Amino acid sequence: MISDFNINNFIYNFSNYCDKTQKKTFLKNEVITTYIQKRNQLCILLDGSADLVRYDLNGNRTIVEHFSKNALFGEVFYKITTNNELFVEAKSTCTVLFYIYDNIQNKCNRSCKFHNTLSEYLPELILNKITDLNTRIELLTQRTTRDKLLMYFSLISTRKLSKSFELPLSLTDLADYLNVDRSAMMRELKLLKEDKLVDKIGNRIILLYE
Amino acid sequence: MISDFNINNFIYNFSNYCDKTQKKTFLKNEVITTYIQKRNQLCILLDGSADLVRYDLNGNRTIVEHFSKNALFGEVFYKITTNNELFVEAKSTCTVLFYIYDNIQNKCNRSCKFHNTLSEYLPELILNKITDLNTRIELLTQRTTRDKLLMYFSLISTRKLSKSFELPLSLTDLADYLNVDRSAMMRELKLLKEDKLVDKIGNRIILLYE
DNA sequence: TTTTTTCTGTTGCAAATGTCACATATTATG
DNA sequence: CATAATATGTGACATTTGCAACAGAAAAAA
Repeated sequence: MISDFNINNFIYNFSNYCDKTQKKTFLKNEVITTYIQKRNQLCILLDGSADLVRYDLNGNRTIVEHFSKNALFGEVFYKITTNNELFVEAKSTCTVLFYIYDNIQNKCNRSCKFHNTLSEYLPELILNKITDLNTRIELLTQRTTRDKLLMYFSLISTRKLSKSFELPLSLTDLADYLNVDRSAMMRELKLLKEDKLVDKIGNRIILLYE
Repeated sequence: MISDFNINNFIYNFSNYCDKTQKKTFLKNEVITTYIQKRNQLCILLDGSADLVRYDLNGNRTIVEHFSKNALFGEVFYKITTNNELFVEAKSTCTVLFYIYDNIQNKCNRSCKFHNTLSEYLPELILNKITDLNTRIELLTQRTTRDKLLMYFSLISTRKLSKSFELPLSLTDLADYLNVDRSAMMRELKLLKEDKLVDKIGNRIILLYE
């Protein structure tokens, strides 16, 4: 298993040594990239958090993915064209490494240490990404708003090793993430409280079952 | 880009040469694997088609993923534990390569040609998998049953390069895949026909717009 | 600080979706 | 072939969810 420290350390030290990569910083709400062009771009979020967001024709906003430290994103993962326009928006100050993905085997001209190390770490990062995507699909395939909320809470609870935790998203964003209407989600949240399954104090959720 | 011919050729020729892999054949409806144990198993579907299926406590069936030739699956992609039991079920006769994933860098004892070639092809297969997962998320985040159907049809249409195509899934399976009730989906399909957006003759869908 | 903007919480109502029940068609299977 | 099992198609009804509108709280900006 690769520790966060190692991978970040490596990228911060070596990213400037390779002429095929670019490191850039973004402020909150800035657009980091879009998935319109096809540049085979692969991005690594070195620091901060960001969302992959879609706005449909009716103005509905969906958080397609939520990225935190060490997440991979970029249109290299979106070969199939849909009609939707996708934006990656910084949720806080972000540092992003941009990289043109051709093939892990394709090193840059002067086969640098950066690429060797990236090749070494990338599989682990990719595996994490796939795990995240699968988790997201599990969440979206829950049939009801209640099930989505309970599963989301359960995931955070497991991650934080506690039945009590702060929500990492605003309730507005959570609704966009679970792909439900915000007010409908609020209503369900109230019912969960009434049923004594969940308590909510400000931004903190407490799971009351088991 | 790697052709299907190459990768299959390679695997059929070399898979028996490595003591860390196993090739096995399954008949329709047989369970290929479950995601309960954690053996770090990575599977490649060499031939046939299969579904990753979940049954929830209410008996609802969801097709979490649909796999066809060269798809990757296995619990190595499901590190995060949910309460759901997941099964991979053969939809037709399947040939599957089982492989214990430790690290692409970890070769087998007698660093065989199989592992070298697998390391070479795996990134492309993984990228395809991520693209599939992202497409699935796009589909699931459509707000209405109508939008899900239209997007699904549009994807198949693009893949087949035609506005007219046979559905690759039964309608029952399609409903499970789109995560909607079957009869509700049938109703929406009828409305789509009434609105002259789609025609349906038996198993064949014809898109009537644009 | 004050003002503005965004977020939270709530409701009635409309629309979409799920549930159930059933008839018919199609596909497996002995 | 006959029979069973599964899939398709439809409708009435219940439930869930989305929509719109608003008030108050909290956070951000001036």
